[in-house]
Amino acid sequence: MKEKISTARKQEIIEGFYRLSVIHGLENTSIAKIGKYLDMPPSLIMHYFPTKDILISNLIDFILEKYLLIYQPIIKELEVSKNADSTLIVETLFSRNWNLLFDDGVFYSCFALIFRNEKIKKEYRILHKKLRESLKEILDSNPDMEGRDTAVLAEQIFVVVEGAYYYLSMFDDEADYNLKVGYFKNQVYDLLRKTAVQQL
Amino acid sequence: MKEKISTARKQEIIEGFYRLSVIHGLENTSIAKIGKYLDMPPSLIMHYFPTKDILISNLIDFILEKYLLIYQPIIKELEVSKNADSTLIVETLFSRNWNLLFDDGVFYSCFALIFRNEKIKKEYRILHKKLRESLKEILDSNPDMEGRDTAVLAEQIFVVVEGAYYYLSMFDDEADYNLKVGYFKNQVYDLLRKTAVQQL
DNA sequence: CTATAAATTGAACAATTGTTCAATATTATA
DNA sequence: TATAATATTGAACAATTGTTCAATTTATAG
Repeated sequence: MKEKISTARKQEIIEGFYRLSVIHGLENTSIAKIGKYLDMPPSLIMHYFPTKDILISNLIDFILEKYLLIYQPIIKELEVSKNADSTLIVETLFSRNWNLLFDDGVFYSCFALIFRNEKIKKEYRILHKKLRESLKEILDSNPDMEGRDTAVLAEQIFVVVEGAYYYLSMFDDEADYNLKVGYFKNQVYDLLRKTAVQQL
Repeated sequence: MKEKISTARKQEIIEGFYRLSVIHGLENTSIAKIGKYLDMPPSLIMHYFPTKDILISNLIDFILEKYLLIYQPIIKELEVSKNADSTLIVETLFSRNWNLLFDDGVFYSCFALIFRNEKIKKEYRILHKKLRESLKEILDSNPDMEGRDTAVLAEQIFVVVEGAYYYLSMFDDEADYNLKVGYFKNQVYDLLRKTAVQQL
């Protein structure tokens, strides 16, 4: 029971931290502000997260967990039919649902920390490995992929997805956005279509 | 003459800001710290950059300028021979020289600001447009590219490059890095090789 | 040389930063 | 119910934040 209070409070604090970071930016969100927002003294936050670094580290865990939810539409489909087709894969990977799962500003602010924090870098590395492994499994479930090196294919697809997310975040205009996202979807379709011969 | 002192001082301050940001991170670099590092009072910094936002904005200009230097090896080659071949293009785009030009940690910290600052977003957008336009011109100089939509090709190549830079920054191990960068280079070679027929 | 404009200084500011600590309130266990 | 453990509070901390301002030094133009 006590365990639950502790866990719930930690969750509450992390979520508050996240929400304020969305509004004001990660670097402008202080412990005092989180306390005010959640109506609790800063000392209570420090009780559960002894230093701000630890708090940030937990925020990153929180964000990275959300990140993996991207596959849900595909997983759901795989439960019904036995394999996921190219269209579903491409549309899912490029769907803007991803942006709904977490805020890009907070995500990239956290990402920037990998360059000065080995632990955070490792966490990001593990997440990205998971993302690729999951895509490989999904690809392997498709008979069209027989004879293909799906591990490399997953790497190549994801690099387009991640480059696209980075680049497209600069465009607000919907027409611009849609035009460009079309190029990148086609690019991934081409990768999926590539024959085993061409691979050599 | 006075104009020169002012310009030099501004440059000095921006560079100091940049260097300290590389070491301690953008969010941990204060005006006082820059002052101490450059041996000048904070008030002098405020004299040239009335607010910190302006200072950050100038830092971003400074970084984005460096970014464009990526093309120098290709431009040099174009001065001698009449066109740049695929290998030079791919090797230049993926060369680690880019990392020597500016620090990725500072770059992504600045990038994260686009999500809450329209002006910064626009600057990034303009830079990325320039990068693609320059690549298009380089591609157009190559007779092999006749009949190809080099504008779209440039978009597709760059999305791989940018995704790769993002992803590869998580890997310190040289073997890992080289293996993966090989996948992405091949991916770009494939894009360059793609025939006009396949494009449809 | 003088007048003017720009460059530079140092002290001060209120606000906010992350963090500590002892005291109190609440809950679970024996 | 008493005891121990945990949850919560509020006040205080030194250090640092971005910024202001009046005074002084330095350089330039007339």
